[in-house]
Parts: sequence; C-alpha cells; structure tokens
Amino acid sequence: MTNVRKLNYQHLLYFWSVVRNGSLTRACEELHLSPPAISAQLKTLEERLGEKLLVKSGRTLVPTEVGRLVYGYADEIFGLGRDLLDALEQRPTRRPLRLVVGIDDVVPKEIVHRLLQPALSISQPVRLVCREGTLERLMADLAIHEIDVVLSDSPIAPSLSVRAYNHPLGSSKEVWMAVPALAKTLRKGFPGSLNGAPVLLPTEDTAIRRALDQWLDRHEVRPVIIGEFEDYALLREFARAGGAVAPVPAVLEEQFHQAYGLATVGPANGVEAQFYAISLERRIRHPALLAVWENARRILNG
DNA sequence: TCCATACCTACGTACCCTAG
DNA sequence: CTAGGGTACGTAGGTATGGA
Repeated sequence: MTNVRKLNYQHLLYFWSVVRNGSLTRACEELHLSPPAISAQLKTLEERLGEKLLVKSGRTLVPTEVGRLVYGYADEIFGLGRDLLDALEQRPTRRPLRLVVGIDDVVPKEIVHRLLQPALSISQPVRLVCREGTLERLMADLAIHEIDVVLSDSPIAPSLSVRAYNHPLGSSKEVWMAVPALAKTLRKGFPGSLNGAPVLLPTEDTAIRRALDQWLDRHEVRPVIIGEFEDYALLREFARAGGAVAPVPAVLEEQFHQAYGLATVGPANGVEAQFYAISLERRIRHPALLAVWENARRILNG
C-alpha cells in the first residue's frame, strides 16, 4: 500500500481544527501545540493526499476547493467521534442531524419555508443549512458533497456531467397577482386585458418562464415586460410596490393576499410550477429530507 | 501578527547481533 | 531457539529566525 492510501487521522484532526478555528494559531491553542508542529503536519497531509488543502488569504489560511471537500469528511468523522464519546457516557448525542439545502433563486422563499419546515419537526434534532444560488452553482456544490439536496423548479438536464437524481416534489398552478387597484382594472377581459399591461417575470433561463411565455403566446397576449428577475423574492417586492402584474404559485395565493396585500387578476390556466429535490442519491434516505418529501406531497399537487 | 523553514531532540519500531 | 542490547530510521514535537 502506498503512502497516499494511508490516512493519518492525527494530520486530519489538525487540518480539521485549523479550518474550524479559521486560523492555525487558534488551532494551536485548541490542540496545545506549537504552530510549526501543526504546519509541518499539514504539509505532510497535503503530500500524502497529493492535493493542496490550504492557501494563505491575507494573514490566515483558508481551505481550497479540495480542502473544503476534505473538511466535510473530517467534520463527519470527528463529529462521529464526539457521538461515540457521548454514547459511551450514555448521553444523548449533542450533534444535530445536518441537512444542507441548496435553493434555486427562482423558487419562491415562501414555498421553500413551507416545504422545509417539517425537517425541523422530526424526532431528532436537526440543523438546517440553506444556501441560495443559481442552479448551475448549486449543482457544482452538490457534486462535491457540499450540499445534500437542491430545491429547484426544473429537473437536472441529463446532459449535465453531474450524476444526480430528480425527485419530483409536486407542482402548483400559477395565478397572476397585482396590487388591488391594478388587479381590478385587469380582471375584466382577462387574459386579453394583459395585452400591453406591465408584468414582472422570472428570467428566460428558468422552466417557469418558458411555461409562462408559452401560455402568453397561446392566448396571443403581449404584455410589457418591465422587469426580469433571477431571485423570486425580488420579483415579489416589485409586485408589492405596485405598477405591474406578477405570476404567483396558486399555493401561495392566500398568503400573498394576506401578507402582501396582492389581489388575484386571474389564473394562468395550464401553467404549473414544478418543484424538484435533486440529490446524488437514487432514493431519499435522510430522515429530515423524507419529512420534507412527505410534506411536499400534502401541500403541492403531487 | 501570522506562518514557513531550518535545525534540533525525543521516542517508537524494525532489524541485526550476541550471549545463554 | 530465545532474550536482551545496539543501531538505523521515521515520526512528532520543540526553538530560533525570517518573510509577508
């Protein structure tokens, strides 16, 4: 067996401590060792793995991309170690179950909140970590195990190099909403009334935008697009400010009326927003994610 | 102030030699 | 053959020092 295959867990512990503490000096305090002792061990670990794990950023050390991957594993390994000690002392484990969720910007945060809430209500403690971004960025993080699952409005394309699985959570029909005064003027003659009306839409690279465009074409409606948004939260804020109509998943219709004072113009018949959980696992096994999955079937049109 | 490098010591292990 | 001692080597830790 070569040196590369022999993992020195002491080296890994030092590396883990440096990343967790954010500096070599603080890791020294925690481990009661001198800086060169740790520095040398880190160098040995990098040589053994054949990868650069830390780089200097200003005065401190920060993990490289590979370093973040290694840190993720180390965190699991030493987290389990803590659990082992807790188990020996017959205490409940202190470490909560960790669920890292990547959230596609285009998915309304209100839906994300409703979908994820049950994850925090399962029998064991859960620490939910949410990261937002574009689907491409989130898939890259998923590929290196930085996140457990991605919530998106579109399934992962088969052409993508990441081998991941789409788990359909369900769908919601779309409605058009606006501030009450604008909604009232557009209700008559809908959907033809949207001709020339100001609308806010998700950007063209999203599945829901493509479905809405097709719906507008089908009804031969030509609204004036005054804003396109990658982030649905921003789209919603512009809708609240008045002056334009916005597509809203019907599952949020009542909430948008109560919380944001928006009124319904009419339904975008046939347009359904799809929601997917994308993970590297063929079958969902994470207990918190299973709770999310079951909840999604209740609140969405599974 | 933080980290890397050079050079040192301490310790454990593997291996060899030798006496009983 | 076995037990005990010597030697070589690798690993892990230290101090001193210098660069960024």
